Amino acid sequence: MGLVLPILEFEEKIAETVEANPVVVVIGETGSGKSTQLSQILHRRGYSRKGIIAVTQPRRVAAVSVSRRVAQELGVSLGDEVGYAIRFEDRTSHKTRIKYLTDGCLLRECLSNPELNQYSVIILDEAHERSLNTDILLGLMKRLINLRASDLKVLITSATLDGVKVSRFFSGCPVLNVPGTLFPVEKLYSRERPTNFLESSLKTALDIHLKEPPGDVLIFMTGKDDIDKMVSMLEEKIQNLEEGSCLDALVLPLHGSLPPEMQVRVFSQAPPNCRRFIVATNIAETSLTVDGVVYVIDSGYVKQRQYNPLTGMYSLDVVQISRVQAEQRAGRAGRTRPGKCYRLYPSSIYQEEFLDASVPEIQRSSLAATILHLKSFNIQDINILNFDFLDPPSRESLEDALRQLYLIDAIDDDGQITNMGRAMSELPLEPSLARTLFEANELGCMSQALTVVATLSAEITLHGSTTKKKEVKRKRQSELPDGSGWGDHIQLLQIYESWDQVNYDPRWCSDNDLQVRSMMFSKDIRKQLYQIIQKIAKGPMDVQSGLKQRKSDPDYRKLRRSLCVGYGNQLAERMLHHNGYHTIGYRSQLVQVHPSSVLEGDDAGQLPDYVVYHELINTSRPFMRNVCTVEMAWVSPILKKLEKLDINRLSGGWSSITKSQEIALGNAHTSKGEMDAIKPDVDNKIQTARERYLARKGGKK
DNA sequence: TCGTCGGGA
Repeated sequence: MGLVLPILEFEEKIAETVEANPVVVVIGETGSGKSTQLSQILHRRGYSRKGIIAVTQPRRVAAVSVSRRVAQELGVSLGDEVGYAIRFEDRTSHKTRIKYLTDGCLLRECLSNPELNQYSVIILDEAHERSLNTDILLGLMKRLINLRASDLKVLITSATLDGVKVSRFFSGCPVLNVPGTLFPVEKLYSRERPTNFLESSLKTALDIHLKEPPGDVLIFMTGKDDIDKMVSMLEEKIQNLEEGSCLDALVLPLHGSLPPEMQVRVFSQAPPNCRRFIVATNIAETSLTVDGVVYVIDSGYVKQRQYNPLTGMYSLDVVQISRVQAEQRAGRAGRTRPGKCYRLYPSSIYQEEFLDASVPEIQRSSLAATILHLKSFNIQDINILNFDFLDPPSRESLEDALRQLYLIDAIDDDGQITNMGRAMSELPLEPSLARTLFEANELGCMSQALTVVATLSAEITLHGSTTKKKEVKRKRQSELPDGSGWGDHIQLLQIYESWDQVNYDPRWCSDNDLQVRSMMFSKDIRKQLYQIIQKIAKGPMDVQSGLKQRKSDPDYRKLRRSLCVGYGNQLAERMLHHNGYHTIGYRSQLVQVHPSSVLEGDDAGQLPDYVVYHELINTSRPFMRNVCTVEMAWVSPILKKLEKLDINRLSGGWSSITKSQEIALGNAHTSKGEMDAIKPDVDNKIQTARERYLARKGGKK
């Protein structure tokens, strides 16, 4: 390759800095070559002689493609000196000196070897994306560099706006800047907030088409619905344009739930004399790179999932993007030549309202799995409430996680990890699903439980209503099983069993409106879980009996009982005179069964007294999604445990908390004011952005 | 009567 990557001009400087410091932050702009070159530079300097050089990536495809590229540049076969490891696939060997892996994979490796002794260098790439896994790794690295001060080097790559913060986290470690190869992108702001950004986007797109020279247009939307609307509006407007007055046009949607063959359409070149409009979610921000884009239209919004630890509920909100995100979007216009980014908001809003970086995932997620993972390291110097996060989660969130783990026996009254908890942490599953599996092992319904857990984990979605009530329009829907009235978990089991009966025929999936991709994924997960559990289960397991429904258990009693134990932290009780429920737990919530559920009432239409739910989601109202009927007798022991729960004991005393943790918890006297001032402000910002969006959407109708 | 952005083990 004739092109000299910018980063190679800095090779000497990088090598010197790494030699003199345990941690180095590298700010590498797009096209700097950081992902492929940093590892090779350190390899050349001999760091791979003492151990393996690990490079983490937030996404599987990136780990595979970047390692392939590096192997090619070094002239070796992939899997020899250069390899990769992702879930379901390990292409490394005893020869491997440079290893690319997903951050989730490296985190798994920490379970068996918390000090990661096989590695001499760990490079956390794309740390500015602040994925949950990257954030945990950042905390672990801070601890590791003290433990392995003499033989470990850590490099962290980040974005311009976040580099100083990461450096401060690592006691002011050096920050190196490596320029990228992006072309300049002119940013054009709107004079005022759009009253309707769908129409503003449409108008801007047409303006570009009529007035600007050739080049594809990338339009960022918040979701599938908006994308579909935008695509049809744009197609209609373009059809009405006078023939020959401008270029031809091709409008392509792009989002995650699109089947793969539709997604790859954006990678083929535009036909001659034709401009492409790609209408995309934030999948086009980082995950997929579309070549040929010269114009970007940025509404300034993104859809984000957040978890509220006080209610245990998720919501999917439209929120304002951060400045880091806005820059990332704009950068998509400058990959092949100078471009333009049309921001549908005034620059004052960008300057004054946008956050520097998005609220990190660790502050938007349920932390039960994370806390269990950290507790399983069983290292004396890790007190979980002491754990040093770059952005610490709230006290409420940590307490919520502890309560959940306690109710499903993963930790004891004093917050210590139990043998059960240790076993659970071995499984790549949410804690409740892991707990379900171990209970199923005891009760003898492991095969069924594996299926339920795998299908839930793969997030199989049944689109279209599968309720058999009323006249069903498409008759093939009636062929899908309905859970026999017990609920959605049982339905998932039955669906998978039906698929098994036709030898996993992909056509069966598409005939029944099931995504082939996610069904295959659940099959892979099931197999992997089986292998792991076979290693750790002590007694004999009930998995040999295959997938056939067990005639001895026609009411799925064992399976439902296992689910009740596993979901001990996700129980609900029906109210006396109607079909509403209240959740059982720390703070009870009024909720309803999601209308898409197949759960059935009795002859009088009365729903079951007790159910477990997979998830609480607050959309138009608070709903339980994926519910399963359970019995009061199974619920009672959990209620007793709930009475006994003492959060002060679970959190093991707060006396030794660190300064930064105190600030996060908001109970440090000196910092309380500061905390109160900062955190609610962030929350308000999200709320106002969401409200504005909703008001605007509603106003349009 | 409901509709789901994007990643990952």
